[in-house]
Amino acid sequence: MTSTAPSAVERYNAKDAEPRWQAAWAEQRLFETDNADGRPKYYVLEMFPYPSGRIHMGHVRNYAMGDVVARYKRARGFNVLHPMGWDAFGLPAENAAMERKVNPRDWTYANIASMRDQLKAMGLSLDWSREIATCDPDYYKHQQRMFLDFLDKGLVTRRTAKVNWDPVDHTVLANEQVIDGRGWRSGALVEQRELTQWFFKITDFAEDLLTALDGLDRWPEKVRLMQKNWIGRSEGLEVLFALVPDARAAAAQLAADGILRDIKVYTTRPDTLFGARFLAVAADHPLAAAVAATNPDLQAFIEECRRTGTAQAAIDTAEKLGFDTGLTVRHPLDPAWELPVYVANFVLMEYGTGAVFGCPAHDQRDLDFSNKYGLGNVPVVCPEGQDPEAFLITTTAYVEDGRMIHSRFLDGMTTDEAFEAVARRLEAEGVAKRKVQFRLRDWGVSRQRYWGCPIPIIHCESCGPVPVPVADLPVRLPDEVSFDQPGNPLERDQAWRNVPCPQCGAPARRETDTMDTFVDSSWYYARFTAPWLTDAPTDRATVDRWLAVDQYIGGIEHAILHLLYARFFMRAMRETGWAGVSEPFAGLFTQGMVVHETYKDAAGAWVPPAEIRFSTEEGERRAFHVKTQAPVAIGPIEKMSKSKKNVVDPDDIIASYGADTARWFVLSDSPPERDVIWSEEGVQGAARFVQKVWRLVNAAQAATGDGAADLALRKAAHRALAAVQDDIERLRFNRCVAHIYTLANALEDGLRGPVSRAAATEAAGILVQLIAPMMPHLAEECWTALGRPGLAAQAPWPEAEAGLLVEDEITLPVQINGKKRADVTVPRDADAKAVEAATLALETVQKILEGKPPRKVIVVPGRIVNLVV
RNA sequence: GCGGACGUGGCGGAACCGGUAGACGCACGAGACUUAAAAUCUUGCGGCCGCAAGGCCGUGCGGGUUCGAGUCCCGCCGUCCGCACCA
Repeated sequence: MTSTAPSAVERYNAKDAEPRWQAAWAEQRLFETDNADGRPKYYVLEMFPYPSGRIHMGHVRNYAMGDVVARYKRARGFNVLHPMGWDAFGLPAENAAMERKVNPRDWTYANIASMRDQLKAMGLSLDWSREIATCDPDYYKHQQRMFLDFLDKGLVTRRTAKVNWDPVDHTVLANEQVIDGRGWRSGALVEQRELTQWFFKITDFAEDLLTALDGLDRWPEKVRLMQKNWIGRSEGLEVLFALVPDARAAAAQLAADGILRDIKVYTTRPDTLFGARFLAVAADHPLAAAVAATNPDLQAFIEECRRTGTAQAAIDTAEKLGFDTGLTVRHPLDPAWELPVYVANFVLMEYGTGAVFGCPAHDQRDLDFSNKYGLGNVPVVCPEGQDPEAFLITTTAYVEDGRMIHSRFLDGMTTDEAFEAVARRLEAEGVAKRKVQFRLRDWGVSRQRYWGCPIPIIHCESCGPVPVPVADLPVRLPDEVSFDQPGNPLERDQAWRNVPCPQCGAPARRETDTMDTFVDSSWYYARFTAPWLTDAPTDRATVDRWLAVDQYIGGIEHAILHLLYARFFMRAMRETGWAGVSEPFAGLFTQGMVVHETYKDAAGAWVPPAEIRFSTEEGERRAFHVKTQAPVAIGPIEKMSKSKKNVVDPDDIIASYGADTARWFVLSDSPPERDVIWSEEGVQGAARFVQKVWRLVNAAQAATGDGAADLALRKAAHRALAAVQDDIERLRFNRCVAHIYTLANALEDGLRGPVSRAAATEAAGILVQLIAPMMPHLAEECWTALGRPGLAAQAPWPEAEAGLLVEDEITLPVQINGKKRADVTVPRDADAKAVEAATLALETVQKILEGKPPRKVIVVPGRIVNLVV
């Protein structure tokens, strides 16, 4: 018998051990990756953080997952690249500058320094020699270079676009930063402004970005679907509706001026053309402007539309409103048929052609509009099996397919046939062409901000926008900067702004817009492959060897923006020769959040978890304030947030329990794609397990049994090994944890029985290697205690012995009429006949059968026996 | 409105292809050790009936397919997420 009494060994001291092993890894440069290493590569990457100043539990979970994969793949013999960097440009630095009178650069680098320390305390196996910060000129210099290359290839354009403009802060706001029509910081009513903006032509790749999604088979289906919907491909027809030049001044003038002879309409339902009742254009359509020039009422209507245009809530409740221009157009399939032209608030200038034909019977919006303005409707698609004469539309449009009715030469056709017939006829007449339309729009990258990557352009009176010569890059941000006044300080920095034109030498001025920070994060993964390069963003051979990232891990909130931009950027880099691949991330995993209970005191104030004490009374868990002892209400479990004070600081957890405990806890219990509930009890459970592993490893060394129980223990160890391996590959960390617990329990049981020292230490060794990717410090301490050479972090992954994974005998459940009544134990390779015989020989079975033979016997080898009586 | 995911003990969850529902952990109960507490260990833990052996019920609800359904099919209910006037 072996004692596992606590007195036999000191408690494991994480506070002492963790820094010691971190130093040992760093000293041996274990995680620094050699590009020349010839072994198969594996690139694992977690989405790099914004340097806010402190890491949070979400980071801990994200980086713990990536580290498990990195350490495991390293043990499996891969040349692993696992780098870390900082998404360091962005608004918070400017806000800090305004509020605290600090320099954004100093603030950012101080934050990076403290967060780096925090990440290092987690014991992550990162290659810190490749660390990058996007605000470093050595990084953004190359981004500017690529911007110019993209410009050269026609992948960048400059044009006017509508933006959200905050008149108080003097800046463009992203849609997310507009709350109820007001700027989130200033509270000022946001205006729609036409500004000249730089765009990346992501729409050039719309088709490819869509079709290539099918090849991303290691991406979550959900993310692929979200991107698919975002790109939003549809097939339809662009149809010209000729304006009728009647006696009315406006139309006559328009036709005479040649401004508009016809209105181009995009439709995915040309089959319903005979159901048309009107035509509608957007408030921003050139036709609307032309008519409004002589019509103050329409002008007023257009302005009304612009006001309600932005606010999200307004759209939900917005009534369909229109303004009759008095103009008419000819129906493309019948020149004698005229349709009225409206300006309507539900037509978007940004999609299609900014004009639609209204078919009220088969489109709900058109029907609402038609019903409001008394334009009537004619059903032209009849559901199969319905009487066409009796098929009427009143308040609900019929949008499904069916048989054509009231449609002249289309009558009797299916929806698809009618689509084709109309398309062919109108194409032949030259008034329509087939068009594939995307919802995706070009990516506006201009930001009127200081703390971002300067756009390397100089504006010259005579030469226009001139690229900064590559030799002059980077265009550095000025260090001395003042935020005393609202707006972009770059615009006020005359010394920085006024430069000679690179082409003609005349006085010119720099572009003062900086790039959207999503540009920075669109290629950092490529930069990690050779971050030391000074004269190029990438090295072709190197970047092509490392990419795509084999496993990318991050939050679902980036499902569209970041992940779509990066896919675009990779293609643009391919076009400009900076990489040879199209897809940046072969495998993607989106992890869940860390959530926590919320607490409120009697006054309704949020109480942080650190000030809570629990007790159980009459089986019910209750919370009290530590100091006042006053009862505190336990509220719903929510995402950790400062406003609800349900935040647990990783630093505190690492200080009191150690990094391994924190890592183990965030990986256990919940499946990684789901939210994990942080709880004090849960952390303590994890901390208990840390001590248990330490005790077991030490106890295993002292085992003295004769080996009678060795086989059972060895089987348990090798089975756990095989199972954990499989589950790490599939990123099912919660199941890994469960298998490891099972092995620990088996080892504990084994040590109470007759296990030999050899078997006990073998099992303990496997246990240590299984925990190593998750709790690397504890693993090193145990590795040393077991007397193994070198570091656990360098040890190759053990091989599971196939012979130990299968049993000689198996026990099958015996069902009678589908209900379990007995067990039967047979040799592993027993055939169906032998299993049947063994089953029928069972006493319980015979009793139930009462001598009669069963009506049917189902034997599923290795699974189950079912008798039907 | 459209699209998607999910619903299993007190809780987080497990159950590969339809084959013993509830692995593993947390919480809780009983016990051992201790002056005591902590730590540790043993043990119980879906519900109902029963001293027990055992039986019956049970994976949101209602049907169905099957020797057998948490898993497949049909119809509901609920929760969460994404998009949202996209012609």
